[in-house]
Amino acid sequence: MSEQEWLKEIFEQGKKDQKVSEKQIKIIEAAVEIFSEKGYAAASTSEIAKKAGVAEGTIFRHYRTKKDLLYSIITPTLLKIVFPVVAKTFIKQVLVKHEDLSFDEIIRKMLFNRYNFVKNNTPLLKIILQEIAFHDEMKMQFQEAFMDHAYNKLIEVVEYYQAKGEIIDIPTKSVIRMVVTTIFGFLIMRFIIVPESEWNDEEEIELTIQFIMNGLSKK
Amino acid sequence: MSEQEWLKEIFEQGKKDQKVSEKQIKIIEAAVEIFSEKGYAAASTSEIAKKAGVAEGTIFRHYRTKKDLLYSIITPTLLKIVFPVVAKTFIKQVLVKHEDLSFDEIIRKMLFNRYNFVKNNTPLLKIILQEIAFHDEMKMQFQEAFMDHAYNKLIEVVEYYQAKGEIIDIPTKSVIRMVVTTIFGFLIMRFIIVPESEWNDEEEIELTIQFIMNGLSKK
Amino acid sequence: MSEQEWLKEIFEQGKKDQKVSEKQIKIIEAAVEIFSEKGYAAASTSEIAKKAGVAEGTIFRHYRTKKDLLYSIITPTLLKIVFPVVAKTFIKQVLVKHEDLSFDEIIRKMLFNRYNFVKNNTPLLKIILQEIAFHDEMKMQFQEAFMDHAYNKLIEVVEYYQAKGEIIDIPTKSVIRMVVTTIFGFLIMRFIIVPESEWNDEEEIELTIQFIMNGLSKK
Amino acid sequence: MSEQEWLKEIFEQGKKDQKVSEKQIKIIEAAVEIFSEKGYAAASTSEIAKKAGVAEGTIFRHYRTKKDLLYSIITPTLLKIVFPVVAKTFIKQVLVKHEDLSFDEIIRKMLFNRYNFVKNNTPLLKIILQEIAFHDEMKMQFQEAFMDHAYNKLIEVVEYYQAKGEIIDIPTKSVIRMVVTTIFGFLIMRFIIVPESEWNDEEEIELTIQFIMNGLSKK
DNA sequence: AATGAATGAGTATTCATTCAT
DNA sequence: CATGAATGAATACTCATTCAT
Repeated sequence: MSEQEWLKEIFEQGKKDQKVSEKQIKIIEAAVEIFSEKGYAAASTSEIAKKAGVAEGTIFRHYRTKKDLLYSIITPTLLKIVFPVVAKTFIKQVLVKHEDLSFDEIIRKMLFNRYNFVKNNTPLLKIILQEIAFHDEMKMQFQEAFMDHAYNKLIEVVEYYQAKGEIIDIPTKSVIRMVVTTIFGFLIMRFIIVPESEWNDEEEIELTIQFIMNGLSKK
Repeated sequence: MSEQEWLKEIFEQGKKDQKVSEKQIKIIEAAVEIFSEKGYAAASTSEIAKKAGVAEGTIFRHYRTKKDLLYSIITPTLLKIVFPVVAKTFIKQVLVKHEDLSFDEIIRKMLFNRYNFVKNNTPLLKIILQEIAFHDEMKMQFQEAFMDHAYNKLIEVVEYYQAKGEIIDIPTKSVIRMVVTTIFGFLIMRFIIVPESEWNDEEEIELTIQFIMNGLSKK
Repeated sequence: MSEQEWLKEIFEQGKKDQKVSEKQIKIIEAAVEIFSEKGYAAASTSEIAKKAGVAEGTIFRHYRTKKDLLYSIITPTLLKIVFPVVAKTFIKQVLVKHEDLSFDEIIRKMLFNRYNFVKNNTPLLKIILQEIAFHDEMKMQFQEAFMDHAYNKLIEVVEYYQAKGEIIDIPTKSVIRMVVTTIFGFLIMRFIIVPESEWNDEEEIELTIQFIMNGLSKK
Repeated sequence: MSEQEWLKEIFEQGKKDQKVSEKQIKIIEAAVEIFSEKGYAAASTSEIAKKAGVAEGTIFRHYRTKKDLLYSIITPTLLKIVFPVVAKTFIKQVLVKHEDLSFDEIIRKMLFNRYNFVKNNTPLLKIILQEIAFHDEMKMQFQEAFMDHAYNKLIEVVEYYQAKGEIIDIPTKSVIRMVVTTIFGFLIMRFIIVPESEWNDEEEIELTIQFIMNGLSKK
């Protein structure tokens, strides 16, 4: 799937009748690139227009304001960061169907899933990481998404494994904090802070899983 | 030590003859506050001047450009983030004097030290975290500082404990990555991402140390 | 006669073969409303299009420019302001047929006639009053219309009554100025400046006639 | 008194400590000229700046918005239109001191006073006449000023002369309407609508007074 | 040293108009 | 005929920076 098709898919979500035109894609591609390079505030609509190969007015035909453009880029992504569609699958596997996934299999699945997501969406992620600090509405959208779609389910999962005795009996939310910061700490280092360094991804992933498992398993 | 004196100390470093005037302190205080609230690009010098209680022109008498003002705030902090002055102390204790500090005592010291640092410098840290992504010069300054003052020493320390058999035999830099992301992951969550939530700091610190130790210790 | 039909009649004048379509009427209705509310310069064609329920481009299919749209609205009205069709009738009655209309009957007829005209065309009048100051072409059209169709005839009429001794012997054009400003002064107050106040129209009209008659009659 | 000094005097009113700078005067002069020529909406700040010989930014240093500039021009004039300072004088003469001014002397004074005012402030008046229709706040300011400073006093005066039997016994406010429209009708014709025509001002003023007096006096 | 008026390039946004469908 | 996406020039306004006082 080409990058164009990929972006198209993401941004057409939820407005399936409203076609996203060729030019709109170009605008979004340009905006993503420039926003992630210089930040929202320092990006100028004229530069975006030039890079997208459209007239400046064209941007405002599709997005009422510069902020609208930002949100149209970010909103559909916010949900996706928070937790994978796949999540549903293994939530079911674990909690409903009681299939015997061990905790490290869960961690491995999550890590791989997020690894791929971050790898494919690095610029979008950079934008969110940068801008979430300055746009309260965005922060709230994110928190809501996290609470509704991830946090509660993570708690169930962790408690399940704590009950089974696979992981240590410390406050559930501390467990979650540690898992989440370790995973995203790795991914942010890997793709955002020092992407230019050489990474042996397979090894680092395995080490990260091991680190989490040792950190949390009983004895 | 009042906050004014604290800032004075930080920003006088390295230019001990150049007095930092009352007004300059006011400007820096205002700049730190506004930069951390809205980001460098979205902050206006006129707003900073107003908050500092000086005329617009006065800022430019002390700092040639807006960017100079940013760097004058950030540069002296960059070093301090990277690693504690204290480091020298325990590097000596560990590597030179061969005092018998265990690895978890090291981790505990580091964590407490960084905890206090981040707690006392949250706004400065926020600025750096935000702006480092957009200013290459700043990124390089940081990397240099990290390499020169922290990384090599951390390697020595980690290798020392790996040799002693206290921690597992995985690539040294992976150990460092995991320690660093876990510690800063905690601190960033604690002070920047969800500072408004209630934190039982003592407990979380202990859990974090435990997590790192379990994650890295042999067996 | 519905308002639609009324507008249709006005704007079809002079181009009897060119049908005025349903959409064109809608456009004109919308334009009249918006021009009179916010003025020509502050009205946007896109707002007019939206209110008319047509596409933005449709306006420009019928009117080459925004200014064309303005003139197409105003030109047919300019003549009608200046003097009533009815005028021909009483010019004939007075000057040609020498029927014995007294001067106050003339004034009364004019006043009633203009009263009805202004009442039925307030928004159009507002537009003209506003825009005539800024569009020289329009001003000239108006002056020409006034000179050709009203002024000369008014002079004849006034001189006729001066000769008959019904009105005082001051410069004819001063008489005209006073009659005209008194009548339009009343109508503009009544319909444009303070239309929201309660008006006893019959009484005010009679008083106005009386005022003019006393002001101009001999002794 | 040069025009510069005249404008200075008007616009410094009420903020006597705040000096009005040379540049500010230039800006106001340019704004008055351009607003009156093309109307507020069609006037561009860049054109005003160019005509004033200042940078565009300079306008906004003195007036936060274009609308502020408009109001700073208009507000001090609104009061002055409504009624002359002199008014106080003859109100006293007539109502308090019972000096024996006849009604036509009152009318003559008013007319001369307003004649001079309009003559000296034609462009400002044009602006107000044009813009009052589109800016509700301005309309309200004007109505308030009129009600507070003119209307009630005019009623007293007119009732005084009606009681004395000098003018006819029709509703007081109709008298006022007729006087006001006749006077301003004349002045607007004279200075705004056809200023280019040759006017014998003395004669027209006398005729206008005569017209009003005949129109209103008993028999 | 400090001020703050002045600058002018730059910003997001609007709008009349064009044109391919 | 009608549409509405696209244009690009123009708009009000902001801002870092300069400089005379």
